[in-house]
Amino acid sequence: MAKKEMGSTSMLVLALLKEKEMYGYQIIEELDRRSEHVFQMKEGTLYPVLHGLEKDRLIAAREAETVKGRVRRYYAVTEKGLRVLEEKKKEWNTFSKAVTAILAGA
Amino acid sequence: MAKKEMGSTSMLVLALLKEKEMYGYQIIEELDRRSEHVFQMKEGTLYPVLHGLEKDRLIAAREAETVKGRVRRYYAVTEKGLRVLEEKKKEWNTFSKAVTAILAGA
DNA sequence: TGACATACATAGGACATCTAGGTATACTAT
DNA sequence: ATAGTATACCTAGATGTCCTATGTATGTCA
Repeated sequence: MAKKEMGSTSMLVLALLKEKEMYGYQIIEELDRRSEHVFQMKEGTLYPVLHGLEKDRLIAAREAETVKGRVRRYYAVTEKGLRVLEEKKKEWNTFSKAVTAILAGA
Repeated sequence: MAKKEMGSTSMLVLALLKEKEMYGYQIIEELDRRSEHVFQMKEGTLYPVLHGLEKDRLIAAREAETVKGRVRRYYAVTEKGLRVLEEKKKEWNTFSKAVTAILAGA
């Protein structure tokens, strides 16, 4: 309706990864914690999103092993990802202000 | 991700109709105007939404003829529609606050 | 041993929205 | 007159986002 009606998931993921690199499961936990349980992202949502962002070179992966042999894929934002994040933040601000304007009358 | 990732379209339509009854084409114009051209809803989006809201009894239609014989379908919010609007507004506030919280770190 | 948390992944479906068309009347400029 | 634009409604089919459901595998705790 606006540009693409806000695929907010990827924006949120990029925002988290801007702070520090994280692995998938951790992203889900952080989103839940920081949003005070509003965002309970499903694994079936997140992992395909991560794969898409990686394919578009907005994030980059690195594999790391824990002490006990478990493998994790850590993701970090790329330069391109940071630029896209800035765009998405602007779009979000525009979008949410417009919604607020409409709701003000109701 | 939250409940249903905000079907914001129907919320906006209900919000407009709370003020006064409107016909489809008018809703598109009002959304464009009040959002300062952020929401340029397509007819292919709006009309199915209106039919869905009517089917769910959140809005009710009345047909009216203009002086020159053109027929318009005017929609008004029902009591049920007002209740749903209140819910959706609450969800929107929760959602947008959570997004803001995540973006604050970036 | 069985339940639960961690950590990754994919297939199939639901749902919202868009693109792209169609119908019909009224107004405006050529 | 007629072509183009605005008004006003509508639907079919495609796309994209997200969810449900499921699978694999390891670690921890009762």
